Amino acid sequence: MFEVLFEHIDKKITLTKEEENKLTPFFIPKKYRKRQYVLQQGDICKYIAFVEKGMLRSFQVDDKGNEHVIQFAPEGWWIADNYSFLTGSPSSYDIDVLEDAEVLLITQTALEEMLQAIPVMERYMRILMQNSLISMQNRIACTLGSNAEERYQGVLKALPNIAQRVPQHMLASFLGITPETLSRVRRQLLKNS
Amino acid sequence: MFEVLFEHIDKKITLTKEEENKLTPFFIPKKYRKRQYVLQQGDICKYIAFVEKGMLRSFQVDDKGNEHVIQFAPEGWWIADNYSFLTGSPSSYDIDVLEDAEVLLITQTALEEMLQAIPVMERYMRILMQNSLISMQNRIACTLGSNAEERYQGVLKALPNIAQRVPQHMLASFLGITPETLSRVRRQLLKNS
DNA sequence: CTAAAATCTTGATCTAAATCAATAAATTTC
DNA sequence: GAAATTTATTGATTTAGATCAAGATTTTAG
Repeated sequence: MFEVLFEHIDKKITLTKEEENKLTPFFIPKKYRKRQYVLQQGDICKYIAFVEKGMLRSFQVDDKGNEHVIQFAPEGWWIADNYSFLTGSPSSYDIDVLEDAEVLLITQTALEEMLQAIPVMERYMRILMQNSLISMQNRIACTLGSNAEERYQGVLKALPNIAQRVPQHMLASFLGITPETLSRVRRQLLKNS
Repeated sequence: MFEVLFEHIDKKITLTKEEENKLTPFFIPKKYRKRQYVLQQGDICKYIAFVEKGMLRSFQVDDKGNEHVIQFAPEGWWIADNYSFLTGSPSSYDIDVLEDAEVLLITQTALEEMLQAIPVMERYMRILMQNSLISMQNRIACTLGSNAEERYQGVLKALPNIAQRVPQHMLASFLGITPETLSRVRRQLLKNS
């Protein structure tokens, strides 16, 4: 159950076998079924989730009822409403399951204890945040400087098989365009190749 | 010179007087004049900068020569091209000075040494990254779900005096709209109040 | 296996914001 | 303090992408 997490950690820092063993009890392994909610708007985000298998997604529902996909989290990704998790305020996002998933949950308290018990994990968390930051910054730069087609090509590079794994209208939402526009962009790209 | 930085750190963690003293030598204090470049596209970002005074900004120039403002960094903010800084690859951003500034620079190596010497700073850096991440995520959510006017109102809340401190066309660029559109949005808002 | 629900495509029309253009105001520079 | 440069405003026109609408295809559930 912890294979993907250990692999992920191992890319950034080195844990001794002992530290690895100390690590696991802080997490709650959990299985989720497709379409299940993991977090609902208004709830407090009690966990950060690491996806071992399957796919989750966070999104925001606006006043007109439109969904805006914030993040896709396939295996090897972390997902949460960081703001709610950190401040304990009600979440403005929803998180749900796109493909049956196995995740590792960790609470605020367990995280703090874990960082106390295994200080090198502070470093892992820092690097993690740093990397997320970079990809967010990149996404913002794309939104500012690129049109629908360029943004679509961009996401295909970042998440190569995402178009096969999520419904097109969710990908459209993630890109900040309508499903119709994405459909037209794809037709156009197919024609030119 | 370190007042603002210490204040900023103190909001997140506690440093002993001894740790504070150990901290300062890792930084290079530097003054910059308005319009000066701090980083140019293609250069490697050797420093993360903490702004003690004044204002910096990062932006990207696209193929058509249009500037896209990624971040404004007034006093109390960190700024860098994190990707270039971390990977050592050439930067795709520029950073320049909007108001005469005093900044504290820290190199990759000095940062690593600092984190070794004062381990609690790992925590500070992690929290820092986490907070940036939250505001970036929030910005993305705004870009996806809000129109020009709502986004303008949003940035006024986040950076209350930004409209007084930076030229309107830069604020427009930050919002992902043209200066003309921002001018019209502002006229509209004035009329309705 | 079939009905219902969800997803995708395509066309017609509309609209928020971009672009183009010209002038005005403010700021910087020498 | 006058000229040059930068910044902001306003109007006319265009356009990328949204919205509306209807049918086709695929997936899901009983």
